Amino acid sequence: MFSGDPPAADAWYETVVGADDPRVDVPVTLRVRQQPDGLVYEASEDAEDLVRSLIGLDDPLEEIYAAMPAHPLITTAVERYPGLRIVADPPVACLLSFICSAQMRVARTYQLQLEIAESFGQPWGWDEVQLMAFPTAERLAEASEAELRELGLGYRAPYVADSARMIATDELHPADVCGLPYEQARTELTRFIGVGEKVADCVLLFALGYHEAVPLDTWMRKVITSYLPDIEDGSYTDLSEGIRQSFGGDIAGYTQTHVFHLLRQTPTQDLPPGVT
DNA sequence: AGCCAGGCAAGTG
DNA sequence: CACTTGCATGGC
Repeated sequence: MFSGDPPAADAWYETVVGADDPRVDVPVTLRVRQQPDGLVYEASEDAEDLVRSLIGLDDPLEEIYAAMPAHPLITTAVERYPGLRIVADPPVACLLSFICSAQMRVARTYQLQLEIAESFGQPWGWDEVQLMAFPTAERLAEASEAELRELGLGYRAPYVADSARMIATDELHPADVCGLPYEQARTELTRFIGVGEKVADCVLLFALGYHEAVPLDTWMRKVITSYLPDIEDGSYTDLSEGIRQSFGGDIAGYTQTHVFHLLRQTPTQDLPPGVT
């Protein structure tokens, strides 16, 4: 669901997929975990194709690595996280989750998603596994702003409510932008309330398969300042174009996610030397 | 106590 | 278009 911190080694990652998407007939409850001899999953349906797609298992990693520029920061990040892949989250849950993420820590955002599911979601699962699915846009659109604020959403509560309403009323669906050229798709997504260009990039990258999208968050802005000073400070569009070029064009989002996790998990003094 | 967190909307010049 | 301000909440 939301790209949270990595789970403990050996722990199951559990989720329900499709419960928030009217185009999916039967929601699939599944859990996945990494074992020494490979990846293991259990699911409520025959779900191998779905699992492979959800976690990018068929993405051509060698080609992707080859397309990454040989910058020390990038090389270090790739060596640190061999096999890291970009997920393909369900679009609605991804959009609403990243609306919640504004000015909020990753761990807290993740907890908030669990609470939203607990409060408004529907239970799915089988004997050993009982989960609450992330709610549909229809269900969230019925929730009052006050109910959402009770979860600690703060000023984001009306954003979630309004965007859920837009989806529920067919005004706009995040998956609708698929097929548009990247920048056009990004602009289109900002029609949702609470979605600016950064959140739009997250949805494009983590749900809609736009692997060139580079979410320009506070971490990536630091990267530009410290490591890519040739990219002139300017509008989001200008910075985006610059960092996409520096991160490998069509697969720049793959580079971004490796670097993002390296920065978040490494003390500054242990990082490759930058300009500052 | 203050600062910051995977920003955004609305208002102004 | 570029720039500023207010905004909820919680953890360190």
